Amino acid sequence: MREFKRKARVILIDDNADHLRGVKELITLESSFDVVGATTSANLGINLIKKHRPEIVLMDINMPEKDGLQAIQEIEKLNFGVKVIALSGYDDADLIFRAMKLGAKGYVLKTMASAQLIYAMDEVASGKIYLPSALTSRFFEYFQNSFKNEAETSSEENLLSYLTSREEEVLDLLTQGNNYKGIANKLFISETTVKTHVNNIFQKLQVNDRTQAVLYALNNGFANKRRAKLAI
Amino acid sequence: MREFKRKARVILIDDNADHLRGVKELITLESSFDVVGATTSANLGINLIKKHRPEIVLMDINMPEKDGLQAIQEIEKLNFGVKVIALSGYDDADLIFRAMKLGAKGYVLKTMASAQLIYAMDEVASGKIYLPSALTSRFFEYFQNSFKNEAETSSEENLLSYLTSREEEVLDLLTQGNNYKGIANKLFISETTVKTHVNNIFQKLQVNDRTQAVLYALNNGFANKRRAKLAI
DNA sequence: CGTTTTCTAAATCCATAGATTTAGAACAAT
DNA sequence: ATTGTTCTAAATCTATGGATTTAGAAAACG
Repeated sequence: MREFKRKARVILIDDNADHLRGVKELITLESSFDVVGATTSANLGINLIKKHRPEIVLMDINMPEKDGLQAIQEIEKLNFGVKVIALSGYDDADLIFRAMKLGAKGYVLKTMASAQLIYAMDEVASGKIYLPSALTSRFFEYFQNSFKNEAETSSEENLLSYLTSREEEVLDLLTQGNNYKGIANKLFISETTVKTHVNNIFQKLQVNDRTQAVLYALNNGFANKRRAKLAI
Repeated sequence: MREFKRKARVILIDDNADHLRGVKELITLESSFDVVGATTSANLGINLIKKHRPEIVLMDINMPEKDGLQAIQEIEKLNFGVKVIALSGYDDADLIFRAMKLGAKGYVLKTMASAQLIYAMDEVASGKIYLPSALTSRFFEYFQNSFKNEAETSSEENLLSYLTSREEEVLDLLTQGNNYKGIANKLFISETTVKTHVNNIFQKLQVNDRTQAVLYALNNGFANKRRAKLAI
C-alpha cells in the first residue's frame, strides 16, 4: 500500500487561481499526495516540473495564455516520466483525443466529484491510465470515426494483393525513396530487372509513375507499421 | 428503462461450442436480452446478422477458421448499425487496438465475471462504448506509443516550414501524384515555373527527387487531414 | 528609396524514368 | 510432360525529371 512509500509529489497548473487553490486544498486534505507546486502559468509550471520532478502533474488544458495541450507536449518531450492528468471543463471529443495522443495519462472533468479526481490520481500514480467511462466512450466515437475511411478503403478491392512477393519488396524500397539503382543494389539484381518489376507494379496498381505507386501503397495499408524512414 | 422497450436481440458467434452454450444460457437467464442466434462459424454468423438484424453481436475474436477481426470488419461494412462486442481470451493491446479500430463497441475478456458481460451489453445497447478500465489502460499505452514517434518528429525542426506558400501548393499537388504538366495546368503557370518551384522544394527539404519530397511531406505532418486521393 | 523575397519564365543539358519487346531459367501446378 | 507464373535480364527508344543559370515583375520590408 502506498502509506509505506514516500508520498507521491504533485504539481498543479491551472490558470484559474480559485480553482487552483481549491484543488490544492482538496489534495492536501483528502489524499496522500504531496503538492510540491502550484501555479497559474504553464511556463512557470514547466520550470517547477524541471525543479521538482514530480510523479504527477494536474494540467488545466483550458488556458488562454499558453495552450495546455502544447504544455503537455513540452512536458512529454522532457522525458522525465512525469504523468500528466489533463483537467478540463469540457468533455469535447477532440480535446480528449488530442490530450491522450500527446501522452496524457488521464483526463478528468472539473465538474466531476473530488473523490473521482483523487481516484484518477491514485490510478495514474500506480502506472495505469485513467479515463472516466463517459469520456472513454466519447474518445472511442472520435477514434473510430477517424479510422472509418481507412477501414472502408482497406476493405475495397486492394490492388496490392496482386503483387508478387518480389514486387512487394521492390515497392517497399520505392516507398523509402529509392531510385532504380538503389533498389538494384539492395536486392542484388540488375537495374533492368528492377525496371521490369517496377513496370509490372505500375500495371497492377494502375498508376503512371513511382510517386503514384508509392502514394497508392501508403494509402492502402502497405507498410503500416514500419512507417519508413527515408533512404536519402 | 429497458423493460418498457422490446428486448434487444443478440447474436452470439464463438467457435468454442461449450463457451457458446454457456454464454447463451447466461444471457437468457440473467439478462433482458433476446438471443436470436448462436453459431460457431463466423460466416454463418454474418448470414444470421443479415437475417435478424440484431442490435448486438457478441463476437469471439480468437477463432482459427475465420479471423474474428475480419468478421468485425465485414459486419461493419454491412452498415446495419449492429453493435459488435469483441469477446477474447487475451488482453493483448494490439488485439484490443485493432478490434476498436475496426469499430467494435466493446471488448470483454472471457475470464471476466458474467455480470460484467451483461453490464457491457447494457452499456453498448444504450449507445455507449464499453471497455473495462484495465483494458482501457492497455489500449492507451498502445495508442500513445503509436503516436510517440509522430509527436517527436513533429517537434523536431520541420523543413516544411521553410517553404513559401506557393511551394506548399506545388508540394501539395506533388503529394497527389501530379507530374509537372498536371501541376502547371492546375496552377495556371508554365511548366518551367513549376520546375523552378520543385527544384527549390528539393533544396529546402534536402531530397533528390519528387518521391522523396512526397514522402518527407507525408511523414512530417503535411496534409494530415485531407489524406489526399490520388489524381490518377 | 533601396533591398530582399517571391513568383514567374526560359534555355540548356544530362540523367533518370518509363514503355515495350524478347527471352532464359526455375518452379509449381495439373 | 506441359502449361503458367515468377524472377531474371537486355536492348531500345521516348518522355519526363532534375540541375543550373539567368532574369523580369511585383510585393514586402526596412
